Amino acid sequence: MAPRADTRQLILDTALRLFEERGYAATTMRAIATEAGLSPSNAYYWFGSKDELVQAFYNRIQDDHRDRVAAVLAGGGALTDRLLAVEHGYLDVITGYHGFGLAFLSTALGSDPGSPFSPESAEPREKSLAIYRDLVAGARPAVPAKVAGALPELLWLCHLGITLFWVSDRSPDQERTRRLVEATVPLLAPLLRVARLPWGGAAVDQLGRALAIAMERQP
Amino acid sequence: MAPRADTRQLILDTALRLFEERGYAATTMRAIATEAGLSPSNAYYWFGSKDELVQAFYNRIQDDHRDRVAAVLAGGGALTDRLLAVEHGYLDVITGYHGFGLAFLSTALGSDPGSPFSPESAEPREKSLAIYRDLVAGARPAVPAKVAGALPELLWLCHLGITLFWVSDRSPDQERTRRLVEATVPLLAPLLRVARLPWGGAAVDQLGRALAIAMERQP
DNA sequence: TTGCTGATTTGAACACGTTCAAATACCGTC
DNA sequence: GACGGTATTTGAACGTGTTCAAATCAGCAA
Repeated sequence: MAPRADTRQLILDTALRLFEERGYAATTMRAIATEAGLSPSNAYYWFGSKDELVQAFYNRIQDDHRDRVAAVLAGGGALTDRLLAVEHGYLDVITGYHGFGLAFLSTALGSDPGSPFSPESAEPREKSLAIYRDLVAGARPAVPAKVAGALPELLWLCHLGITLFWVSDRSPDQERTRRLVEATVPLLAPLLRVARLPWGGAAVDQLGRALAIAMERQP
Repeated sequence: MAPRADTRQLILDTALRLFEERGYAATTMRAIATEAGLSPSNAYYWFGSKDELVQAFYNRIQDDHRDRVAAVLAGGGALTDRLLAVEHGYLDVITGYHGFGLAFLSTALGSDPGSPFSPESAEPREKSLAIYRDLVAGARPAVPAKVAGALPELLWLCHLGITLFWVSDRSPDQERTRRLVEATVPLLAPLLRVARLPWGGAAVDQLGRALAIAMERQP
């Protein structure tokens, strides 16, 4: 009677719809199951926990983000322009999901099993990181090799910070986060300028060391 | 029979002890109440929610932090030395509470009612910010006025980042976070050096603008 | 058709955070 | 000492995420 193993996809779609409509906390597992015409325990057969649903959703957002900014990434152009477009594209994608930002963040960033640096979120994290690698690699004029190594990680961490800020941003349509992006991106220029200074190499090296520690794999 | 309004303190102490012993999620409100010799609903008379207990605890940590680094703040000395001491002091204080780091973070940083930028956490945030204001203000040689305005906020945001990292740090005794601190603090020197450059003023201004947006009060 | 095996689905239950109306304890006033 | 009002405490309940043993279903061998 019911379509066989499409059940998983059905649950996921229903969950995402209800999350958008009602927010995370207000969306009960029972509601998701009922709305999908199933029993609650069936949802637990396909997803180990409510959190796992969010995780699946977080994963999906990374894909949407890449799709949204694919043209920009392919286009070449100035680094700051690309960064600005990528961040605004991200904010475009996540608009509307602000309601369950906190759960979203916990998944993005670290409930016990879901740290951004831990194995469970390795997949979405790699997807997100890849965007920033492409962003740096495809910039014209090219980013100096010295900086190009560490820059994607730095930008990704800033991106994490922006996400963090967005979650707790209560301004209408999160326009404050938009302004923060606008004000933060230009800081990239002085950073690159420093790198070209005589003593800039040492500073960049130090930054690289810090980033290496931050991005180490968890045991 | 029991001294009446010491109840609140009793609940808080019991909660903190159990949080340390068992972690946040594993510590049930019923367990806290039972251990304190009370009924669960009594705990809800004194604290509106489990989260509020964490909030109270977070608040307490700020006091401990200040106590721990008071001597350093009073002592004068180089900015980077002071920053290093303050961060290590912080890590000393929070060691042992790593078990319920996530709940801790949600409170520090933004469940719906508890953003670090929202009214509810205004008190602990001000306490924490004050440490960084004193840190900058008391540094000898003095920090240039141009930078001294925005620097406390910048350092505080970095401090937030460190806390974030610490929460998801699974290395033994969070030694990775220690290393991250050691590697991050030296970045302060190049930053101050830039400020003294001919074009440094503009960069500092831009940084100030970004920080102003980040630290705006929520409506 | 009849069994058999494994993949799905379910209903009943558990422990949790939380709420609430009712009970109790306290304290100042008659 | 008895009374009345407020501060505190409680037991019973609700709805939640989640678990689990049992029921059902699908496909295939005899």
